[in-house]
Amino acid sequence: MVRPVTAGTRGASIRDVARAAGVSISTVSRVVNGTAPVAPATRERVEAAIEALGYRPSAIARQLASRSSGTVGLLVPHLSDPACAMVAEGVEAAARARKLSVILCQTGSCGEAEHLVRLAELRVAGVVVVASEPDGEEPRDGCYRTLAGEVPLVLAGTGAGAVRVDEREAGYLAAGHLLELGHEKLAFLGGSAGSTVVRRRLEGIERALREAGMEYGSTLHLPGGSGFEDGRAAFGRLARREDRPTGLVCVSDLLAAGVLRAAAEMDLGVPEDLSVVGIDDVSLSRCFSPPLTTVARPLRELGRLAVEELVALMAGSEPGTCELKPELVVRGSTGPPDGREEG
Amino acid sequence: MVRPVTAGTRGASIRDVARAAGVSISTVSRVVNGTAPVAPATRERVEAAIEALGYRPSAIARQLASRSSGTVGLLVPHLSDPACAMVAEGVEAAARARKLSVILCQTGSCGEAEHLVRLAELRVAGVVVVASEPDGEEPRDGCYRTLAGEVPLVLAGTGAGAVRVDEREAGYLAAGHLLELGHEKLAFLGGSAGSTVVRRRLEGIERALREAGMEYGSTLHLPGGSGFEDGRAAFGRLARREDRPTGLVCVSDLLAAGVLRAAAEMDLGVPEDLSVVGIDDVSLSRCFSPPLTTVARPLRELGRLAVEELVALMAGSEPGTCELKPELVVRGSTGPPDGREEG
DNA sequence: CTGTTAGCGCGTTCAG
DNA sequence: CTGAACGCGCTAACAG
Repeated sequence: MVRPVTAGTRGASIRDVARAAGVSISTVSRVVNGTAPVAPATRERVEAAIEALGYRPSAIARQLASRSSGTVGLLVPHLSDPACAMVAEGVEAAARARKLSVILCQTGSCGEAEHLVRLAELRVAGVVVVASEPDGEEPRDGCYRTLAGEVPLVLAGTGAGAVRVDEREAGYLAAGHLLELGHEKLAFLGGSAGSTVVRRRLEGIERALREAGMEYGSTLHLPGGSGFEDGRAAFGRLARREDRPTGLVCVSDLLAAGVLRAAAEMDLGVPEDLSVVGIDDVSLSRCFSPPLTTVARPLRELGRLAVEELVALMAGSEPGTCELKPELVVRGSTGPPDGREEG
Repeated sequence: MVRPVTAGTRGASIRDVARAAGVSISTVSRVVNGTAPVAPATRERVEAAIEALGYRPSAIARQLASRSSGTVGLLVPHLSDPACAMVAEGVEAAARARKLSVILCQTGSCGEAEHLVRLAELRVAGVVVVASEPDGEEPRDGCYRTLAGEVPLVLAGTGAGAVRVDEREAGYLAAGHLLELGHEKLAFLGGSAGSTVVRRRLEGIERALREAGMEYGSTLHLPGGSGFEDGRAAFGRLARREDRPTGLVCVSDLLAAGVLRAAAEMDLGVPEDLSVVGIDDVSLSRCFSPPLTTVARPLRELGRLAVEELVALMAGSEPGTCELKPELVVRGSTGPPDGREEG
């Protein structure tokens, strides 16, 4: 068995290759990087030497000499949150396509400050910050303070981010769908009342209401978290009301799952007695019973675009903004309010 | 607005600090690293200079000079797979605790070879490879060939990995639970027939059968994938059989979700007509209807231990192995075969 | 087309 | 306790 070498016995360096090929190190550098033309014969000798010695250029030395690390930082709350994981997936894929390496940092269980310091020392070319969905608000002063003016940074996913989802549209789509089915009383469940994302979703809902000629300006909002238990709790509170809405828009799919469960526990049929629509379209929402109708947020794409924006920033562009359109995905958790179409 | 500097106007270097403090760079190095005693007075001057100049040591230069990058590579199939994401979460957390940075690489949609090359050039101190659950088999020759003898590498999650779950126990727990409830006909759904993980789970199931005094040696196994649709398909095939088993062990929670759906579509009640147990306990399995009984694999812990093993390897230890115990999590998808305890 | 010469920013001896 | 000097592995002008 080959013992892994920890250090010292490191592989061949550019100098070894140069010596073996009988050329100077610059020539080796040139054939490796294609920086300048090299005579076919010389190139072959060099390539042979590289092959023979198993030479692998040191990215570290490269970074030092060229003062540019081909790496970016990725700050994400928790990978265990499916929505975050999705964005991260998009970021990694896009970065790879751009030949950038990504350094993964989870900020959920620690101050992001320490990560930021490390990233700064690593001289990352840029940073993508994924906001904790759907709460994350405010331009993350912490980030800006530490890195602003040092490194391009793009905030993704939050209402204030450079790359975000059109949250008004998300609310509009969800409410529009419910209204079209005939629901007249709607409610929005979960999310912190003050957050930009929630505010925009409510605006979208009210626009739908207005367009449908319904009363508006006071959509019922039961604020709270965005998890499964928050959904159960929210529905518990809702169910007690005399004028229980029949069309529910949830701040996230996870919360919607909690609502589904609570409804089942109270023997309320979905969608016969109650229609529920989530927001996100995480991969498991089709696994719920009934499969969840939801407004899909293009999370992977969001990650991809965050990298594109970052690359633009690194190239010197002025900061821009882009807003992705969400899409309605109709599955089984929504139907007419009286269950008239029940099979 | 502060314009991000792309390069050139880089922050202060150790030399700038030395000059500002009126000392030599070695002294600065010493106060920064605590490498050797420094006179209190000098130290203060240096620290003041550091603060004043906003000096941030270059990890890159440090890595080059000390020939050791404090980074590890993390190879994971897809972050969108909740199980992988969970392992990744553990890896990042453990690495952070060890002051290691992790470079994220998704191998699902590309050859891992290119990632490995990049990681080798980056001179990572080690690599954690997360097997694609639950298929990933074989010691990943690709990895070994590229990195063996160059960098410590630990395989996590697969049957052959250095850090893995006791899959026999997983099968045993699932089957034991079903048997205890009174089921007599069991089946195992999904997973490739040849994989070590699946083989071990089947062994565990048969041990449970044996201990219960049942016939064994021929547990029905319907191989296939491990996704939601695979679950629907598998159950479709199963339902056609005259002697349909009433106790189903699924290769993954996702597949179990598919089984749940298929059963619902055929108007079979779970757990009255059919008991289903998954494996993994991804966070959303409690959101299914009924909530899924499952064998939890300590995935986050798996990631953590993979890093510990890696650190040991980096320190020169001989390769070791550790096997984590899974745990049964009883929820609502299992019950007596005749539904006698139905509420 | 090719070799020489400077650094990149820092750790690390080795003399004071 | 401190400073000078060398080198990590490579890129980037410059001269040929």
